[in-house]
Amino acid sequence: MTIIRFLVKKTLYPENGIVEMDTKNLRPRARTILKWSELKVGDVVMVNYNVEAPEERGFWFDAEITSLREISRTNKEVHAKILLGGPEDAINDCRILFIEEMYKIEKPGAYPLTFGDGDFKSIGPECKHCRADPDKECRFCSCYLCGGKQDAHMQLLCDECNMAYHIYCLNPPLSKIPEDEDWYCPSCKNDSNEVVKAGEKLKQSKKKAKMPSASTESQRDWGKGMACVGRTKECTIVPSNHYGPIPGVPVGTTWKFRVQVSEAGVHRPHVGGIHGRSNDGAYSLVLAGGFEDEVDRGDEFTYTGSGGRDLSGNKRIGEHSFDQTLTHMNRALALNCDAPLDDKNGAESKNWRAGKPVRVVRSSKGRRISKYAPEEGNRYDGIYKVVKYWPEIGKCGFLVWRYLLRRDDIEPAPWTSEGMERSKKLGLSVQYPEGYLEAMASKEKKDKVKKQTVKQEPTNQSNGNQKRTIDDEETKNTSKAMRMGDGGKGEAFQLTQQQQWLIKEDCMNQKLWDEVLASLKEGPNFLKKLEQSFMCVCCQELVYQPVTTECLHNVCKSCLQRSFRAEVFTCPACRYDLGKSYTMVPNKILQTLLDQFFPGYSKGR
DNA sequence: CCATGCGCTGAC
DNA sequence: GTCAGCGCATGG
Repeated sequence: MTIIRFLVKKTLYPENGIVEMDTKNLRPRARTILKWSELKVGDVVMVNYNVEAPEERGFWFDAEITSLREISRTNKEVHAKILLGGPEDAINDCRILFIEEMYKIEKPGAYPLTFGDGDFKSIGPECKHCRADPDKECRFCSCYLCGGKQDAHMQLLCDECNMAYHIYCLNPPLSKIPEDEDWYCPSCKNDSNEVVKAGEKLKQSKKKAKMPSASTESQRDWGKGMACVGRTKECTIVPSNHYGPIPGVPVGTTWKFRVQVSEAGVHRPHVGGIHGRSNDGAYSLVLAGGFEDEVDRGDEFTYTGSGGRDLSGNKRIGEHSFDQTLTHMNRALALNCDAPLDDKNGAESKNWRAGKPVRVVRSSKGRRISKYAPEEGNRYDGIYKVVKYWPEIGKCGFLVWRYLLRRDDIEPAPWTSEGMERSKKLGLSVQYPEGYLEAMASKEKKDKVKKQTVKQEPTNQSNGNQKRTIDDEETKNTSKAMRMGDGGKGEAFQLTQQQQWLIKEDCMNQKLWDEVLASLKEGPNFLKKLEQSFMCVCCQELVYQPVTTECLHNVCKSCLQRSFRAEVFTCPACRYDLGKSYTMVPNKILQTLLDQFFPGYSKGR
């Protein structure tokens, strides 16, 4: 934990409540001692309040940073909680907009609290630069890289942040002090080409500058339509390499556009047919009838790998012009098959169910070759396994890799009577992007009006017909939009017997569970509520290896350990004293439940 | 960084 | 109806 202290200029200080300092002039000088990038939420800092004259030294408080927001490259807005006498008194929230200086200090509480009566003499001997103990490392007068104070004549001072750097600690090292007037350290140095001078237009990002739109004069706005939009949401409840169903997404869920399927986490690539990793396996695929010689029998289908197409001219799909290889996504899908990989002849599984699960999405485009494809959009059809794969010469005349997939899912397929009933019960209908239907409806109206005025009037009859069509479509669209509105709720969330039992067993969290279970009937919202209720106050993420404290709060074990290492032995949520020798026992039941509801969330933690 | 891609749209 | 050709996400 970084411990620093602030010297804060003051404009107004009420005895209680919010301390707010309006200070627009936050300057890099604030970085002289400690760099902004080093500030973290949870740091305990020392705040100095200088009441009137800046040269007078004000009151010092311990404060814990509760939030940070970057205002500019060099400025951060800091929210902190002032700790007065102790945890119980940690009542004031202060917003620090201006920080004149900040210093690294030894320990929280090392300086006496002088609330109300500044006794500053007791602060003790100080380094003339950082005012900390002169024998200790000082960021201002010691090398920012090695921390050493020696060789002052070999130190360079950055003209931006004023940090000291040994010329030999730099990468690459300098052999002598440069003769230039200004010197900027590696983190402050800017490429002069990147600087936008007064009167100049903002430069395009490197990536955008390389894009075709930068050089062609096409008037078309590619970003507006659904052809090239980016994601607006991202699925975070499971990692991108997650196998199996996405929690909260039942079989039969249908989206109009591929980008929405990506947002839901069901099939992440916008365009690609297979999502996978070549040395792991495939997680999902889309059946869109890209190959005429594919067979779809619903519970079983053949699929063709990717590649072998000529994509010149910036295309996404193209003519077949060479053989496919068992690499990239094709290799990934082959790895799902429960058989050793064979990139020459293919392979067949002995026990097909033992293969890795693949989420399958059928697109309405597949209708030209399959009667199982949905009428509109892209529908999640459940889990399939790779039974076998083999190379063959396709109708296109080139070698393709072909796969046989077979359904292995307890959720009924959407085309079965059981599945249709379930979709009906869940109120599943095609999902459109937010505002899409409205935009389409108004556009259509405009087009039709235009057409009518251009065509002037045909016969009375056809005029009447056309008008009815507009009305029909409008009512259809609004009703769809309304369904979409409450479509988020859907059917109640179902708990398994085991989950119900485990929840009962987690008696420490009984109150929390009662609250969470109340939103069961809100379907997918249940998971949101669950995530909120079991969020760790320290890392603001779903608790991992949760310790349920005596005061009935849940904190990640690692977060609590971090707090204890900083000698803060209180509950991070309510400051209840847990005691120095508190034993942290992770709540295994809760962990099991969270793993079930959010599979894979603990990966990489 | 570069290569890949079973979408999508407005223009023709 | 057909078709060129775009941004973006993803993996390597």
